[in-house]
Amino acid sequence: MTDVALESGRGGAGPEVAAAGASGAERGAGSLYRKVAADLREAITTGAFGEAGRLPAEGALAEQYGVSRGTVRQALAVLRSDGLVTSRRGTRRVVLGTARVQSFSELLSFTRWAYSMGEEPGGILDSMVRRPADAAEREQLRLEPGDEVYVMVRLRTLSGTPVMVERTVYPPRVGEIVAELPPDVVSHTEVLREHGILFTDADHTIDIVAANGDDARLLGCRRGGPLLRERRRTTDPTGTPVEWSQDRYLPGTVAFSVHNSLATSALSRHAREMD
Amino acid sequence: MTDVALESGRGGAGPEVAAAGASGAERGAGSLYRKVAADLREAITTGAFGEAGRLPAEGALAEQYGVSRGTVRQALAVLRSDGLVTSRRGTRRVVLGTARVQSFSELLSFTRWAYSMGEEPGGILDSMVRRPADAAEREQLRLEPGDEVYVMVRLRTLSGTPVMVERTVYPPRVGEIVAELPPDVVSHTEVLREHGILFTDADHTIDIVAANGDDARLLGCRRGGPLLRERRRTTDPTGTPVEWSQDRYLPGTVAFSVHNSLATSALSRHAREMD
DNA sequence: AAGTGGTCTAGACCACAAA
DNA sequence: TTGTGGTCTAGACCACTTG
Repeated sequence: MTDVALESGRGGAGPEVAAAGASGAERGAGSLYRKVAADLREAITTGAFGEAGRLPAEGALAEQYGVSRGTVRQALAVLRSDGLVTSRRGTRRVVLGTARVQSFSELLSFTRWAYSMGEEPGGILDSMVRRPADAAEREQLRLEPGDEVYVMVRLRTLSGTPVMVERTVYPPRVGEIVAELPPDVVSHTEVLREHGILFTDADHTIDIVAANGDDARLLGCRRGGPLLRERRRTTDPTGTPVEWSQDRYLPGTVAFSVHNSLATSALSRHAREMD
Repeated sequence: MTDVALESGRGGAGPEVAAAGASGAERGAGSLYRKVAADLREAITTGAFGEAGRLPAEGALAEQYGVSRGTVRQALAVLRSDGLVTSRRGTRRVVLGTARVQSFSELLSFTRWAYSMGEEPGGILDSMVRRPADAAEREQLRLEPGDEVYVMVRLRTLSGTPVMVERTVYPPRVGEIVAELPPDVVSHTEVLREHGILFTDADHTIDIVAANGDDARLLGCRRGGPLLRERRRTTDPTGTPVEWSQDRYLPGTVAFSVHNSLATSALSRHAREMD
């Protein structure tokens, strides 16, 4: 944890963004409370407060960072929603865990998720077609009758091993971009972000489904065998749907993890381990 | 939506709790922002703002309820985390959906979940034993070597149909209470709450598992057949584990649903439908 | 009794969207 | 240009926990 106050400061959200971190992104992009949150997160995962230790009081943190208590509370709310710390009236906050998934982007991007585990992501395009949207697709993507969609099917691999079949339906605006991509582009999410298409909200549904012929062929499993299915509808900041996707994982390759509390919750996807 | 300002008000959190609602609980228990949130939630689900309509500005709501803008924002943050409304700089908030799971308690209680769907929950006790905790259980429940646990296995039914096998490990403090219960008590969660044992935080992990002999016998499925597994560790406000549970659902009976955004997310469990 | 987080207020400036 | 949500401040009182 930096021992001194953060640079800049001062009322309002100054434009002095300060992209401190060298490599990746984040690092409290923009707002003050994000910077404080990023700094505290690092301090916690570094073990600066101990495994099940206590955080300094809100007031102390406020003074330390040279910000108001409100800003500190905003930062702590982020950490709380990630399941990193508790919060209870009358007592200092307690460190719950020193390691946990945090980056929201990992949730929506297979590629990022793979990298975060130290695996090499791969994508083998099976098909990409443009056709009229059916009723369900119109419903999910809020399209009008007659509108078309782009449907893409890809086999996803982790370090060369087949893991998941991805079947994604894009509205025209997004699909046009994806269809132009070379087949060897692994992360569509990254490309779309560069085109100004943002992923900010998602609804996920997780259940079991039987493998169909395509699934069996691509994944090399038995037809009718069980797969873990995640269906996901992603929207941009406007609330406009940008993707309606169905991912089917081989059993044993993935588990979905959720932390929730009375106030907040955070979802993460991680490789199977625990038991 | 109530047209007038809420009663009481005034700085600080007055003790005038006002348990407005007649039957259930909630109804903005305690704090002002919860009351505002509860009121707005009702207005939204009633359709007062239209299906994909817009909410009044924060300032307008503040004046309408006679509270500060900060309090209104706190209330709106709750609705946002439930996926009811969007939030984007520069524009009024948009209503995302008029119906969605909201009650946190439904997540942790099979019984409540069943009722919310209009089904009759059932529980058939298979076994309840007390024995020394193994290493994994000690880890999950933060017990010391030599400590004992209570292990309960129950078949859960919806309107008489077998749906799920529940295998729950309790620490002594909690297990002693559960072990005393008559075998026909359906909702252990409710009973524990009356004993002052609160469920406030939970970590969930969802994956696929093969049915073992017990699962097959209780659920009437094929041994080795696929089951949707949810593992869950629940803690009280202190961060102390109160339950370590493993639920195994028959395929097709349940799906897990998550809404998340850059800021917050909410988990819900619901019967299979959609698609 | 002292310390800590929970809640609330009043006012301010900024970034972004839409007219 | 105007309105809206995002962020920040400074101060206040309260409820709960702990010594």
